[in-house]
Amino acid sequence: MDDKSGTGLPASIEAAWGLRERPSKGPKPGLSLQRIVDAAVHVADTDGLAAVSMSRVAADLGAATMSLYRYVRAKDELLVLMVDTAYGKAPDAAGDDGWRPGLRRWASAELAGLRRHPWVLHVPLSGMSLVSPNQNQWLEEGLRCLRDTGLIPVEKMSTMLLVTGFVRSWATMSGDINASLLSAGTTNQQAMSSFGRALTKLTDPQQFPELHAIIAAGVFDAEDGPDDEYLFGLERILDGIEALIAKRETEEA
Amino acid sequence: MDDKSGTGLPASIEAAWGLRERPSKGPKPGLSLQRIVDAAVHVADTDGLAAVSMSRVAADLGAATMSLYRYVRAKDELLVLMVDTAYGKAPDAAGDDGWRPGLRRWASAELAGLRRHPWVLHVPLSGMSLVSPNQNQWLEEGLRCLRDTGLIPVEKMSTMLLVTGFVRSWATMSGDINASLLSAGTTNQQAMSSFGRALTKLTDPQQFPELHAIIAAGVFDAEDGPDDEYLFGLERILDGIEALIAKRETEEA
DNA sequence: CACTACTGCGTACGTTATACACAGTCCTAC
DNA sequence: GTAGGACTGTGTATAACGTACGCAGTAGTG
Repeated sequence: MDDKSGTGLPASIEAAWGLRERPSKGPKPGLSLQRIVDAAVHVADTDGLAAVSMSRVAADLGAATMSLYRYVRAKDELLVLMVDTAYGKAPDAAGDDGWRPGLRRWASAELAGLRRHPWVLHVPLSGMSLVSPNQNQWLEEGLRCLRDTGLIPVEKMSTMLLVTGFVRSWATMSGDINASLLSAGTTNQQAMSSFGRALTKLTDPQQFPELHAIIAAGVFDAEDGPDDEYLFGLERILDGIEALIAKRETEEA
Repeated sequence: MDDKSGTGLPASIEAAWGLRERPSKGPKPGLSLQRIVDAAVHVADTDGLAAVSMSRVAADLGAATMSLYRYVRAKDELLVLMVDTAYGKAPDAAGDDGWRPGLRRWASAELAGLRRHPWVLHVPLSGMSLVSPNQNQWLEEGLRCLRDTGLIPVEKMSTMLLVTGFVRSWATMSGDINASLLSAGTTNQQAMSSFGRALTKLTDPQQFPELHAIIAAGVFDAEDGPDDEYLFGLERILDGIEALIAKRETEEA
């Protein structure tokens, strides 16, 4: 039970970490975990997450469906690994210009990645999602940005959760609205987005006064600067963190 | 195209908003949309989201599988409605003690709901998720908390996105860790959570110095005060918002 | 009374993940 | 070398799923 590699994790995840190289006994493998995951990512990028089935991925590799199960115990594992390679190598976010520009770079790198692979946001996350190598390298890089702040460990962790949570929320919401705009046929940039228009019809101004004011202000018409709202929310978070760091510094003094 | 009820939304969603009552022509309906959704929620609450299949829900209602499709065009719609009833009536968060206690109440009400219905976090969200009635009432209530702040509309919207994104992120992460603890057999409250233990084995201290420091500090041992981290992150967000509100006030003066 | 819109439901189909068994391959131990 | 065994790829089979389709019965409307 206290094995050297006894992480309790599936073999494919350990393989992704570089542990557990394949044994050299049997025939030369024609496939590899990385090729399978890459093929699956390609399917998701081109045809969406729903198109990622074991048979489709296998077909794209010229292999049989069941061959994949030599490398992956179940589809969940494949999804976890897909997300991990979609995140890719962590960015060089931490610089010598302070934690705030660093986290800014970190967040915008994550947003860029989610733009490139929108399906990541729709992968149902399981317990294993938290222990994939690239995502932990992203986490490490984010924590590096916070190194010279006086935050205590749990606060650093909470901060990263805060930032990534915001980026993912925003990417999800803006991505969904954009997708529903596209599928609605309207070429976008219309007088009012289909989302706002539907909401206008559904909500009673007396019962939803605040929401109505928001819509009337044209929040959903958007398309001014696509990322203005994102930048704004992010700066708010960073302000909150900055206040905390300042407090910690005065405490230390 | 400019119909009075032409929201472009599925009929079941419009029905959930109270529009489109069922016609009085044919035989008396033995089922109802609400009964179906309630049954589905009950299945999810007791046996998990994976157990929610059309046949299972129908069986629990003593009906045939295909009967459900008289009330719902596809399973996606059922899921959207399930989430909506899981959220339930919006809380009375906005009080006369200021926006900050209001948002605090709002957030903790959402967290409580997500604790009661953890499967909500695993429902793949689609475009329709954004236009369900209860969730928009929650949004309205949150916006009401911000009424007397000087924030402009887009900032209010971003603020709510910030808060709900954080609550959902935190609920997801803490829920996942808890679930993986339970499934690992360890009765919890052990020396080190299985998550931290796995990470310790997987990460090279030289390559992941910050992460290692976090784990060593016992962040994942947790179980001190279960919600300490949550409260902490939330106050950080509120601090950031407070800074913005203060700035807006000095601008107005 | 016919008409018609509607409800409930049985059947059928295509797709999915995956358990299992089998055949071929290549390293290892003798 | 040769026997053994571990490993690979794969075909078949199964159970479950979402859902399209069509039919039978029902209740209001003309």
